[in-house]
This record gives sequence, C-alpha cells and structure tokens, in this order.
Amino acid sequence: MAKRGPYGKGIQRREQILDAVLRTIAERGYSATSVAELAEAVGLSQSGLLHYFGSKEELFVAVLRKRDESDVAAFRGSAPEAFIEVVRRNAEVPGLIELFTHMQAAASDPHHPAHDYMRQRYRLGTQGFSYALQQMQSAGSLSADIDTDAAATMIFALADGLQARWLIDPTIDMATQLEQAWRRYTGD
Amino acid sequence: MAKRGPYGKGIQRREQILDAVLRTIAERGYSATSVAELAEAVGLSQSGLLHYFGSKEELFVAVLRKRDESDVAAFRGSAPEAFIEVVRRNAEVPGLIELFTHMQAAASDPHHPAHDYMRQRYRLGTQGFSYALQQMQSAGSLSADIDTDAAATMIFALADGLQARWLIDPTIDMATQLEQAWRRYTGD
DNA sequence: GTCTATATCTGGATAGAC
DNA sequence: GTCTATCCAGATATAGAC
Repeated sequence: MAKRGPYGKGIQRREQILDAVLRTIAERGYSATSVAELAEAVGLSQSGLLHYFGSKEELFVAVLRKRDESDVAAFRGSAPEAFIEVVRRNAEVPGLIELFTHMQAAASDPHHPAHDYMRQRYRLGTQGFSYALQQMQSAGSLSADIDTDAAATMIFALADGLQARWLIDPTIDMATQLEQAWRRYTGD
Repeated sequence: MAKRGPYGKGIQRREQILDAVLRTIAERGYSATSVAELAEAVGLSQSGLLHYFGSKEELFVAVLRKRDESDVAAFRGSAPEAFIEVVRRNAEVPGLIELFTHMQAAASDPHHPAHDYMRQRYRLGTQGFSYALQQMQSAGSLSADIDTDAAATMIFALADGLQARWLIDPTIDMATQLEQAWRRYTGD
C-alpha cells in the first residue's frame, strides 16, 4: 500500500528519476551533461527535472549519494579487498568517476552543495574503514603497529588520486596499484 | 641586449603577465577567476590578456606549467624528501591547488588543452621519480625489491588525492601523511 | 600590443498555465 | 507534477580602431 507525504509516490518517482540520470551520466559522461540533456534522456522537461532537485548541483550530489548506496551494498567481504573491489567496479563507469572528480574540485568552495557531502563522505568512509582495520588488529590479521586512521586516510586519498589520473591516462591499473600499495604499506 | 622575434620582448612580457596571473590565482583562488577579473588584476583589458594566450583554458595551462618550473627549481635533495617538501610548500597556496584540481578534472576530455599537459606531467614526473629511486637502489639506500615505477605512480597519485581532500577538509596534514605512507611503503 | 565595443551563446533558473 | 515559454546572468571570444 502506498505511503503518503514525503515518503510516498513523490520519493519513489524521485528515486526512479535519479536512476535514469545515473545511468545517463554513466553512459555519456559528465562533460556532455547539461540539465536540458539529462532531462531529455530521462524523459522530462528541464523544469520537470529541476522540480525534484532544485538545482543542477544538488542533482549531482544526489547522484553521488545514490551511487554510494550501491557501492556500500556491493561492499562485501573484508575491508581492503572489498574496497579494492569497489574501485575495480568503478573502472566500468568512467562517467561517474568523471562526475565525482568534478564535484570534488568544486567542493573546495564551502558554499557549494557538494562541500558538505564530500566532508561527510571522507569522515564516514575513513571512520568505517579504520574501524574495520581495528577489528583485524584485534583478530591478529593486521599488524598492531599500524595507525588505522592514517591508513584509512591514505587508502581513500590514493584511490581518489588514482581514479583522477586513470581518467586521463587509462594505461594504469588502479586495482593492481592499490593492492600492491596496501600490501607494502601493511608489510604483507 | 634584447632578442628578436618570438624570443624577444613579447615572450618577456608574456612571462611577466603570467607571473601576475599566478600570484592573483594564488591569492584569490580559482573560483573567483573569470578572464575579466584576472585581466583587471593584471592591469590589462580582457582582450589584451587573451591576446597572449588565446583562450582561458590555455592561459590556465600556462599557469600550471609556470608553477611546475618553480617546483622543479625548488626540488632539492633526495627524491622522497624533496617531493614531500614541494607538497608542504603547496599547502601555502591553496588557490593553485584548486586550479590544479579543476584542470585535472577537466583534462579527462581528450580535447581539453589540459589533457596533454597532464599526461606529460604524469609521464615525466613518474619517470623522473622512478629514476631517482633506482639510483637509491644502486646506492643501497632503498630496498631492491621495490618496483620503482609503481612506487612513483603511487606517490604521485597519493599526493594528488591528499591535496584534493585537503582543500575540502584542511584538518589532514598532507606532508605527514605522505611521509608516513612512504616510510611504511618502503619498509622504513 | 592594447583597448573599446560587441557578438554570441550557453545554460541555469523562474513564472505561470494546465 | 509536469510542461511551455521566457528570462537573465555570466562569460568567452572576436572585430576593428588606435
């Protein structure tokens, strides 16, 4: 039975639209992405699309959030391996990496809608990863002398840096680089 | 004595303008940076400025190149330490990091003027660093089992990723993170 | 080499009808 | 909720005079 208010049909429609936008960006990339073109691809008018998200930038942040959801859902297994698997998976949708990279650059402005999103992403991401590493230390599967916060910050920054470079120079193998770096960092 | 042709006064003036633009971006950041504003800060009209660089994007690439020159000039001492020192120095000019990050995002388009610049930067940067590491291996000051190309790629990507994050969340200490990562990566 | 003036245009946002 | 129509701002690039 359909819910009412802000959790009813409106939200469903919003998610549905978001899915379509996500796919469109994944296919066509960020550059070829005016609101008008997205609207067309989605099957709405420009103002119809903006009705749901208010502005272009907020729409993009919503897309990144949606993507995170599916990343988290795909996050299976132990910490470093699962993380690398997500990066490997990302290499199949360069359009989304492109979007992320642009938003990351824009987010340095504290007034940009992506600013808070990025901060939150860093915080939650590194916290979660750090916690997982602590568990490994307790279980004895990770050297106890590792600063888990620093290690988590390191691997997130490395992954982001590799992705930005990979967009420009696809000859590098992100997943292999990450794996190798992690192995060396932790001393096997 | 003044040279003639493309190596004469025109070039000098160009470098002089470039210096002024560089300082302006360093002070005011990338966001507040239309060609008109740069022109004003430099003391030229908009078209006067564009006369030298053709387009906004090419101007920005020229700024990055100029910055690289001064980075290379400041690159003193052994490889990893000098590299970290450059990153430390960058933290004093967030405006330039911001510019770099935006250009890096834009460079994923193969037709963007920054595309070739970035590729070249990656290639030369990692090659140079890798070579320096090989020297260290020969001298016995670096473990011989390290893949120097991979290590160079890693440290460049990590530095770029840390910088992008630092712009948004200045609580992290880039230089310390880099140092620590390098130490662990190389096994002290 | 430098300026003034202007062309052009792209694109996001808004008003208001249905 | 969705569309049509319009507005408006901002920015780059160019033409042509001096």
